[in-house]
Amino acid sequence: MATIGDVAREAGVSRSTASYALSGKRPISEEVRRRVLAAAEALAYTPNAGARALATAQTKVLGLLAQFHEDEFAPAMMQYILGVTNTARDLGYDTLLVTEADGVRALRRVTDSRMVDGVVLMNIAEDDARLPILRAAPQPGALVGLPGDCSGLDVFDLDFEEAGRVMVDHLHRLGHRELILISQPEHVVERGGAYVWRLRDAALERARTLGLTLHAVYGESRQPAVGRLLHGLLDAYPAATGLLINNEAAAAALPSVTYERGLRVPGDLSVIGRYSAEFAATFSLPYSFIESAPDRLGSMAVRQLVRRVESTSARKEPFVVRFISPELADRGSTASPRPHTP
Amino acid sequence: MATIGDVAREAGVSRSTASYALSGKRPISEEVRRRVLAAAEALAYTPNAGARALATAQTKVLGLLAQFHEDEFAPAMMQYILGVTNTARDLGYDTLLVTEADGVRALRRVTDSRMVDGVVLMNIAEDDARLPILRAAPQPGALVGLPGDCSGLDVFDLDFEEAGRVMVDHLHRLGHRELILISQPEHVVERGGAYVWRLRDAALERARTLGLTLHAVYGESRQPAVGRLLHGLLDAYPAATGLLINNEAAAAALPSVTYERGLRVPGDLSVIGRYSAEFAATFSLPYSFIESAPDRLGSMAVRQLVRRVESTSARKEPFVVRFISPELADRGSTASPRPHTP
DNA sequence: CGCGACCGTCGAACCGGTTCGATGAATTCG
DNA sequence: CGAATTCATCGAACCGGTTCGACGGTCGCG
Repeated sequence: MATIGDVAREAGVSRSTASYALSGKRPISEEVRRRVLAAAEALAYTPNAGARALATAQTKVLGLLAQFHEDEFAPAMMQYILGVTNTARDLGYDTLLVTEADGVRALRRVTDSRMVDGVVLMNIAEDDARLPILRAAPQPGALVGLPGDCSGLDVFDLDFEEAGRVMVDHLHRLGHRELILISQPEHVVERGGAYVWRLRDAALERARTLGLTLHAVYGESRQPAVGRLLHGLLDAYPAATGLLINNEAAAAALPSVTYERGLRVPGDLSVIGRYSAEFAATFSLPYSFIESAPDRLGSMAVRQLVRRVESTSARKEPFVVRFISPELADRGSTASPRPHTP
Repeated sequence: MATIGDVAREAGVSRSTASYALSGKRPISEEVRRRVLAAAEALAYTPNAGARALATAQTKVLGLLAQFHEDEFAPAMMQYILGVTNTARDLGYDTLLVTEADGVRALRRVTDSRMVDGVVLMNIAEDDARLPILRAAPQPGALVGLPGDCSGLDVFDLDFEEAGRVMVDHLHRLGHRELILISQPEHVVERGGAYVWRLRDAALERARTLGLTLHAVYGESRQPAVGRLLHGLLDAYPAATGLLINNEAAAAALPSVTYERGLRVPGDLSVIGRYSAEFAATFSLPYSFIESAPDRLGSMAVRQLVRRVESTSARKEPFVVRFISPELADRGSTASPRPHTP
């Protein structure tokens, strides 16, 4: 492969002149610039990434640390990842995807060795062991997901508390008095997945304020367990007229459950979900839902991260915690409840 | 951050001695080795990846090039990616995930700049424009998916032709005489997704040999179009007793379609799918299916790639085209057809 | 006792870029 | 017409590792 020395020789100039001609960081005569560019073209010159990283202390690579747990819904992660990689590329960065189970070790490795200019962390736990490492690292970091302590980092997440309130308010306004909320499995909470109880607690709180009954349960992440659970809930709370779903697997399983029970949506049961538009489209879920916007979140995190990476002044700005406000996409799956339950 | 110079000074030796003590590439006295290791520990020394890449011409990073098209089933890709990243890490490599739409440019960039030691290509088209670039690149490459011309590259794929034959044979053995095969959408084929017609043609061929009727149609990738299509097919071919599905979205939509039509599986209709076990579990698909083993394919590709990267002798071995042979996971969704169609 | 072999360590060069200060030629001004 | 200024280019140093050849000290052997 051609080096900048080869280009310089071909153009009949020194290495430094070739470098300046290519970067434009110093004035170079039109004549020489043309010769250098022609030589670079002819030799198919591409700068060596390692050498450039060494000289400039910049790799033009971002780290994306994701963790995949047994009982989570892995396909949903794909959209976050695409949001990150596509936005990064638009801004001139490549993405190192690290899925190592030991997130702390992985983060240490990529930051200490200076493989990346910045890091996006996903699957944030309430008390995430990676955060102290990231705060101490020389590279800036951004989180997709809200931890207990946001200090020293930029944080992006859906406003899950508001999402819980929006769901409850919406059904309250329609006249519902008894609701069921099905969340992610309890394992997710135990691992520190705070978004689960953020939505749940806010929904419970709002239900209490409004004088509604809300049965909040943890779900399952797989069929057929989640289908059985749904049947069980509808048996256990026959007076409930509204169902709130913060659990992709449950949302995907619901259509066959209502079908089997002969329930009409929204006639017999009003339903609101929380998932991405992409997920809704792929499985043609017929429910009104709160859009979780994974691609937007990934994209926002990268934009802010790159700002900090590229500007010393931006690096001194105060850290942000930015919530996407939940938007209810109305698919007509909610209505006023029947006067009497049969 | 500490450099190897800092470590050397702390240990009271030269930089080269420190390097040899850490790498073990030359004999070093026990005493000095201890001092160097202690110094490295104390200073939390981690080699600078860029500097090492420059010196050794090795980055310990693999490129993973994937392309995401509108009408493909994106979530399925996640499992291939995890197969690659996890195996790569086990072998000491990180993974650069590139999802750029312009695959040719992306591949040129990562290989020319020497960001990666090797490349895994996914979503291989019959006549893939990236292949000539990869063949000419200094790094070895591996494909997940079968192109028209495999020369100069290691190729890994499910044996889709055998899969088509296995499906047909299985139902033929049970006594079926008229089958429907629903494939991926036609766009996938037009883009060069050869696996679609590889399965389809082999199935048609085998059906002809056995004297069966096989209605082969291209499907849709989304609801509700795919649900309508399924209804339409069952209306159009009322005598068909077996359904073969090479289309994730169709498989996911089928349960509600059979439910709505009051069809029993396998009593009224025998069904065989082709998807991953993970997909089957997530959506609790009750059908016998041919396991497409995305994680195994990704893993195999990486292992072979790393072999070539790390050994000059391996680099001279002939290239391999390795097929995973289709395994039918029996979920009891096939049976002998009813004597008469009603 | 002296010579060669061997072992452990060091200095210097190299990988391929970027960047700083210096240099020489052309231009401007008094 | 000579001094001051400007402009384009060059040489050298540097980033942080690895690696080769050389060197000095110990040891074994004749």
